Amino acid sequence: MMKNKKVSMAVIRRLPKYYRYLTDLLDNDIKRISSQELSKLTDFTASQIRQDLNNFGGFGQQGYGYNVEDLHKELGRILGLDKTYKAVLVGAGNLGQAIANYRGFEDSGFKIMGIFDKNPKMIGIKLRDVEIEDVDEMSNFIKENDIEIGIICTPKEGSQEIAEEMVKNGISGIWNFAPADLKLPEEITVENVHLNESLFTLSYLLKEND
Amino acid sequence: MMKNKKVSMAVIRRLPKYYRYLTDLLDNDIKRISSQELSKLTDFTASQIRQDLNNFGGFGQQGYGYNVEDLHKELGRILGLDKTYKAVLVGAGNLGQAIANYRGFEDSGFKIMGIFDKNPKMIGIKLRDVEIEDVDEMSNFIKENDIEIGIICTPKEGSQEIAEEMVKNGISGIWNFAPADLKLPEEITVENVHLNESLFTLSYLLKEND
DNA sequence: TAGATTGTTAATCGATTAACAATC
DNA sequence: TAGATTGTTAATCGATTAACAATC
Repeated sequence: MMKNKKVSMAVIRRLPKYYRYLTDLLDNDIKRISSQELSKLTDFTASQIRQDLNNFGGFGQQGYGYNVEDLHKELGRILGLDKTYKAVLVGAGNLGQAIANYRGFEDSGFKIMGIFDKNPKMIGIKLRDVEIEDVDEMSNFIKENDIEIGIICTPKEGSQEIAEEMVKNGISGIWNFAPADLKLPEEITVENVHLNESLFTLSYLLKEND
Repeated sequence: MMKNKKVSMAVIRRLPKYYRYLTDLLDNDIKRISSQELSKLTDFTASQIRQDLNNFGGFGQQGYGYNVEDLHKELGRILGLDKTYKAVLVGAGNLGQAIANYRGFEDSGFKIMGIFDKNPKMIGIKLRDVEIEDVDEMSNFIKENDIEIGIICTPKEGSQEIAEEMVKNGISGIWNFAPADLKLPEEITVENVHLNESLFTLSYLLKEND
């Protein structure tokens, strides 16, 4: 399913923020919002907001603005939040456990079906009803359960091999918390969360603002 | 200390990646590297790499390239990794514990001096030698220990108030994991890690690559 | 109808890439 | 010296902002 014109990454990364504020508005029973009001909330310009949304369709109405409920639903669809994804998580250390235990992700449609670790001491421990298994079991599990997303919470050592193993067994998207750049076929979607890089950026900016 | 020309955010966000690869090269005893070789590693163009680095100085040498050790050191200085920062962390839930337990941050010069939570059950528990205290103790702790960085790992509810409390007591930078945009004076540096937004982006891209 | 606000085109701004003289 | 590669200027590309006709 190829879209007419490719939407730029800059636009895509703003969508979740729109969605977040629209969820807030919906929770507060606000029925409509103009690009100008949304601009105040998000700190994006009204012009940019209208441009962004028009990549996907004309969701507004002249003289009125946007219907909050409709736009929220549309953005949810655009972001793929109306679907459910099955995931496995590898690396049940501090961060892996935190991710596995976080209820919010399941609410958004991401269900962690399996958790794997190579440390024998971790095997058998349950995190939210899912028992940690040996990482050697991962490949079979992915195949048998048609898993689409892999979450990598291992150290950088071994992360590339884990990712390749995931891809070999049919995974199409990876949420990577390991501080490494995975080299994978380009049809595989990789979203990195590099906490170290985020912290270093904070460090740079601190120095600059002195 | 105002730099001549303001370095763009796009450049700043690439610096940690340069630093990461230079650390690898250093570990592998590689003495020099050209912008072209660095381009292969980082997937940035050689031209962009040279432009980026020249925001901060002429670290290279014509006909030779860059000395790995020198450039690594310079980038560390630019990123402020030669300093030590004192931090407090608020919200010792799953994610907060993971951050507090992660050794890597201390190695980079970020020391978590205090951990706070509002849940009475958590108080007194130790995470890597730091005892969790009641969040009411936070303000005094920040003042008395000259804390510079606040790490917010609370739910979005209350995150704004915590941040304001931190700022009131002298904190100048915030690493924010709460899914909210903190409204703070502009001299305060805020670096967000919005895991939900990252996951939503992955979700969008998955759909697109089908 | 008059007022408001969108959708969209055009103008501007900024970031990336290309090119090459300088120089090690 | 000849070859390599930087630092930097100029050209290109893409993203943001401004403006306004369309229209609810």
